[in-house]
Amino acid sequence: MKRKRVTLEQVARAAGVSRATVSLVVRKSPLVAEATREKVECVMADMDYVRDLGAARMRSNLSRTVGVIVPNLVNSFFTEFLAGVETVMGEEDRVVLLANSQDDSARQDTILQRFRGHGVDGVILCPAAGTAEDLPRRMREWELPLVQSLREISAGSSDYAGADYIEGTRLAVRHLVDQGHRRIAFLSDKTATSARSERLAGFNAALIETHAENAGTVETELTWCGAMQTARDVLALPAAPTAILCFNDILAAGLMSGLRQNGVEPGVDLAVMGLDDLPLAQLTHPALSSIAMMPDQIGMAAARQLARRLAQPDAEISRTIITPRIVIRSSTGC
Amino acid sequence: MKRKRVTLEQVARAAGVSRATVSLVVRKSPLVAEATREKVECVMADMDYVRDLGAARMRSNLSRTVGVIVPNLVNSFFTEFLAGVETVMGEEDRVVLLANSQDDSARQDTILQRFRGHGVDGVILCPAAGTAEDLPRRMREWELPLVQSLREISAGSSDYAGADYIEGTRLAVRHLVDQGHRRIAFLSDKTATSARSERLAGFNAALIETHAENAGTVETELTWCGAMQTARDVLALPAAPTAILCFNDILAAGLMSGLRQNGVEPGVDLAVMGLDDLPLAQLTHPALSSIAMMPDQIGMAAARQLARRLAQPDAEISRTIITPRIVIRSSTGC
DNA sequence: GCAGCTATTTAGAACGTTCCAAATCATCAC
DNA sequence: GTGATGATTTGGAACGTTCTAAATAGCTGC
Repeated sequence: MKRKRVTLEQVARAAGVSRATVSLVVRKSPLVAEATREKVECVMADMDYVRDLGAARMRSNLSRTVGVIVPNLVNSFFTEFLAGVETVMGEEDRVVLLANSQDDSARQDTILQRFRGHGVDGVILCPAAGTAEDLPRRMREWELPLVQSLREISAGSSDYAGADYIEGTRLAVRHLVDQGHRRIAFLSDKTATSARSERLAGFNAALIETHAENAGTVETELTWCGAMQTARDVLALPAAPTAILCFNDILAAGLMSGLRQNGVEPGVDLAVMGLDDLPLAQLTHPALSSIAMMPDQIGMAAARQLARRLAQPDAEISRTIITPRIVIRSSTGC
Repeated sequence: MKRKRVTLEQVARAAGVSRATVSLVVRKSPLVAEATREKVECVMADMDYVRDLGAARMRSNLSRTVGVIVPNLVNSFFTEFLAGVETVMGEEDRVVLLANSQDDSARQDTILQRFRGHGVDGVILCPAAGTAEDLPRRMREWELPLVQSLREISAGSSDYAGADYIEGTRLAVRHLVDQGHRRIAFLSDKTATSARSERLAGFNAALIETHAENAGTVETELTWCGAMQTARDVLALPAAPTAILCFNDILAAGLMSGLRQNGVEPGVDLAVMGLDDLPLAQLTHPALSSIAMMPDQIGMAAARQLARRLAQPDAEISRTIITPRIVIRSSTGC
């Protein structure tokens, strides 16, 4: 009934060599004579042979498969990151198993078990909020190579690729101060992640450096809608900020809409600055000043770090930190 | 050196039963006695047993793995689609292998071979521009179940999930005509896909129905930047359109920026309408009227269709067509 | 106490690959 | 020729599951 897949054995028989030789050809081993290789490759093409990587992994323990877990597939920060990872993995003839943790650490655990079952060679993880501190250690016990990215649980416990959020936030604050602002507020995300705490830390550090005033922080859901609704909270801040820095561009865009609804013109009455420089920053009105974190670059870096780790399991732990760039548009009154 | 993974055999020994029994427990077979099941499950938890799905597939030929190929990971139309697919697959305890064809059919072929090698149970494909007509047939030969989605090669040759682009475009044209526009132009993508031809067909059909005038079509790269630069071409159309419908919201957003650079106020001097209702449609200035195609719904539908196909390989070919909804904002002068 | 059930369990052979150690082949120096 | 050397090739044993068919256990009715 069901036609079976072509096997090494069959190719071997057709080419008049042994299974082992064909296996060597498949793996491009230099051990096999040029003439034999050509003959075998020819037969393989003829018979439409496809190597069964599942069976291969069973024996050799490398699956050419990596797992990637992101907390969100709607935010383009993560999809650009994902695109970067996929590009590099594709070049290396690896396949990406994708999963969305929805920022839920229990779900993330389930996914990791699933990945383990599928025998991934390694995992690139953007840890969900609330991820247990000892996850990197546990994964080491499982002998499952890990690269953390964009966010980090228990710093230094695994390879990591990210952007210098602290420096990025500092660039943003400096820009606002240069524009003459002295009372600056922060519109923050609610979820507790390293990305959030670094951005807040950068904000506070930069305020001290520039002797500007912290006009307070407002928290909101990480959605366009949520930010829109907090516009009135921002306007109600007792310190009456003249500029507001947002956790990311999505919040900034939502905030700007909300401000306008309240009769406040962003970029004129109140400066608004985003972080991440998502594509949407070009589209808002006024166009949003932001800090480019280059998530696609981070994704590529993470993929390369994992590749390195797989090649050299005992290499020392590495960190790649992308230096952000400021992108000035009109929402900060230029 | 390397600690091996816990195997069925070891669990069996520890629990004092046979390998076969443990296998039955793992697969939740009703054949095993309640007492035995509990004992074995307990031991499995203790030993941190993880089933090796690679080995399982080898024998049983189901890998709980599906491949998904999209042409682009930056356009949120595709990432929302992907999110929909991933959600449903996750619920069914399946894993998604993700790849980006970059709208290159040769790359797409490579990816399919790679997926084949990994033994995916089936594939959800948004075919790249230039995909060979006979791909669905070839995949049937490979016994690789296929669901096409968002775009379609050789209609009716496989399951399909998509939106009614023709009806969507018609809704858009009707709206413009209702607003009093009689000369309407179309800003089109260049890549030859079914999505493009359906949208164009819907445009032309609706013009005929409403006795409005086709003010010409302009082609551009499918990027924000490309569309911005074609603003002058649009303005140079001899028929002097009063409204322009765009292949998607990205083009519409770019066009609006370009128009304003040329001193034309979108939504006032010239109505602009998008398609897809991406999140960015809310952010542009003026906010963009568009047609919601609900790609996340399509993704979920595609995933369910594939699941059905895997359960019943000989079921008749099915199509799921989502009915689009119009979303009126201010870019069409309301 | 035994035949005839049904409910459970099991040994052993796959599945398609890679690894290992050994076998074969060709070449060359003597 | 012969032995040694290096270059290719190869048979069989893994890898961790599931499948098949058959074995065993636990009942029932007589």
